[in-house]
Amino acid sequence: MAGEQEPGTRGLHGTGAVAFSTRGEYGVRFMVALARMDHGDPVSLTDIAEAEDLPRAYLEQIVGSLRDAGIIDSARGAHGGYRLARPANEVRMGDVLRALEGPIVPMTCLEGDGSSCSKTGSCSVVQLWSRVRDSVSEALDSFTLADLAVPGAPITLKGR
Amino acid sequence: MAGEQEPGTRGLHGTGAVAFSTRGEYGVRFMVALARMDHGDPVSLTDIAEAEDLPRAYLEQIVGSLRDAGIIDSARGAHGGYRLARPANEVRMGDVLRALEGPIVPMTCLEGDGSSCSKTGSCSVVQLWSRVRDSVSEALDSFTLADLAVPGAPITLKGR
DNA sequence: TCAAACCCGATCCTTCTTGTCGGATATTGG
DNA sequence: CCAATATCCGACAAGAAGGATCGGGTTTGA
Repeated sequence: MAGEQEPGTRGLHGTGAVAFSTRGEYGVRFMVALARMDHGDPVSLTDIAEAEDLPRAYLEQIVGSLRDAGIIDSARGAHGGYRLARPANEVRMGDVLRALEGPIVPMTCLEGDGSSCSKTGSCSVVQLWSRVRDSVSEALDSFTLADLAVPGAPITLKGR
Repeated sequence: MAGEQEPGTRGLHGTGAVAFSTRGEYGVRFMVALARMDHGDPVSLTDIAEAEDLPRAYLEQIVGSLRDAGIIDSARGAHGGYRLARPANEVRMGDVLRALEGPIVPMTCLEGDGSSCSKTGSCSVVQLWSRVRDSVSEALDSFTLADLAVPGAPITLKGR
């Protein structure tokens, strides 16, 4: 049984402007574990939480957003659990992280259609922020879940 | 006079795992304004805060880290203020953002020499995080302050 | 000496993160 | 039908981080 952890004692899991939270970390670890354990039958959250030593109840919340995003399927009731909705090599890590952490928006002026900033067009700084945003998306999308799920396998990179 | 703002009313300036805080935004706006106003004499913080409509006292804190990083020089006393330590085209935005927001470390396992994670080498997920880190650094460093300080000028991109 | 600046630490409020808890709902097997 | 096993879901709470304000200290030019 994983020992209980106190709330709010861990802080962010990175420093600076590019920091994934535990949602991102735990969610990715969940996905990798699921990809390894998924052999047809649903895998229960409890099994994965124990295997990865993650707080079960909290993980439940996190996994909800993966389900809502259509990345995994869930089966309720006895012998229920989770399954990959698609083969691991068709799951881009960008989709996983966006589901877990929300859209990648380094600065509010890039939100939605960009109308929140009145100076769009005359502001050269947005070029910087949008370049960062695109770079991160590309980096994340260059990995699939299959790249991470098979340990020791050479990382296959797409594009770039 | 810039109207005073109440503490904690603005929140983060982005969403998701890649979100610059106001330190990043205000600091960059400070640098761009300084680059435009710097004609030899030091420019006072008050002038820049008013021009950009930023909270003066808070900006003072932020600017301290730019000074400590050697990106700007300060002159105390009457007629004091700030100056660029180097020409604008030699100031990489990556240096500015790292000074403002701290080192770019998307996940704790990448901190320092990477010894904080015992599984280095066997863990395929670090590949993902370090790729993201490098992408962001490259994106930021492909801009110089001069690219942002001259409005309307075509953005000149290095590399990539 | 006086005023204009930078410098610096302490403090404070708000929001986000990281959980826990309790129960509702769905499903299967006996 | 019933009990066991899961997912689902909303409320709640402690702590950390973010976003400032404030008051005073120090430096310098006129």
